[in-house]
Amino acid sequence: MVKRTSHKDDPCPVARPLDAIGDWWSLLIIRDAFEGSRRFGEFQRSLGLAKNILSTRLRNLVAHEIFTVEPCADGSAYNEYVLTDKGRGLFPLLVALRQWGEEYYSDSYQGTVQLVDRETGRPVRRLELRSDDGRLLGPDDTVVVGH
Amino acid sequence: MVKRTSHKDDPCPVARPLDAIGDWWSLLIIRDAFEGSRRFGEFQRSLGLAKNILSTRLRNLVAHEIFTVEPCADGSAYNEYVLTDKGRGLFPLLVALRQWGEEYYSDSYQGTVQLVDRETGRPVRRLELRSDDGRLLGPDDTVVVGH
DNA sequence: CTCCATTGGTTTTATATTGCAACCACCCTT
DNA sequence: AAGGGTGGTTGCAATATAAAACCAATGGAG
Repeated sequence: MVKRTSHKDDPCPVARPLDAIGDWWSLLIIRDAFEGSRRFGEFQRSLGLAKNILSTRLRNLVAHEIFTVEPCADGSAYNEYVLTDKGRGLFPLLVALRQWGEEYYSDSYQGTVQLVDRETGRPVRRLELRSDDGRLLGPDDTVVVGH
Repeated sequence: MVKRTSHKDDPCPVARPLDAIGDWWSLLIIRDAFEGSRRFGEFQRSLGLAKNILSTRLRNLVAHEIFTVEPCADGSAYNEYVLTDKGRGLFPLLVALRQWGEEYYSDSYQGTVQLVDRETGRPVRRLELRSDDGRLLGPDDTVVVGH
């Protein structure tokens, strides 16, 4: 859908997924899906984007196996878009984006939107990256090898 | 830089950061920065993108306080782009993207590019989201409140 | 069963962004 | 002062995006 020139053949695993989710709307669509949206109209109303764009994005996401199209669960003959395992695998990414956004872009409505543990209702911790022996790791504690 | 219509005023903390990092190149620039790139030319050579695009992106990233422009450390009168705290805060997001990419887009060069613990040289664990009392949480164990 | 609103799109057209290439200014070396 | 590398900016053509109109198939009300 986008004429990618260079970074499709970038061997780095950071670069290749961008073909699937690297645009403005796709992540928001996926976020909505995590919050329960399934139908075309739900996404459209929630996001307020043009229908042709939504159409294109959904097609792309389905092509990348992030969504599957399935007959609507509640009888009606329409379709619904449901996250695949691969799609649900994006959960940490969404959380990372959300936490970063909470930290740096929450003016005034601070804390009004929050990710909480469903069981206890309490806010979750920050995402943690750990070594295989359990130490917490930051940006300077890691290296990329084989690049 | 982009005529954002709707999702700028989306109160969700997932949506607002997209103005800063929601395009194809910005994340790759930031990735390179985490791996040590600092100068205009380094980014350009590494990514192979047009100079005007890189220029625009860097300006945008600086405007969003993800990079600062500083006089080059090694004497030469040029500038270098260095990550701010806010920029380094994107580390988990990059890791999330990388791990997802490793899992779903690694054909053949499986394992050739890896994020490892600098100290031990061993691959890191997957990112973990935990409740405040330490339980591991998945997509279905959390809710967004106040939305 | 007929009308009408809703859903789920596609097509058309205008506008904004992208990417390439050329250009330019500045510093550094010779 | 000539030449090469660095760090950009400025056209211009191609491409993607957005808004709006259009349309076909459903679903519901009477």
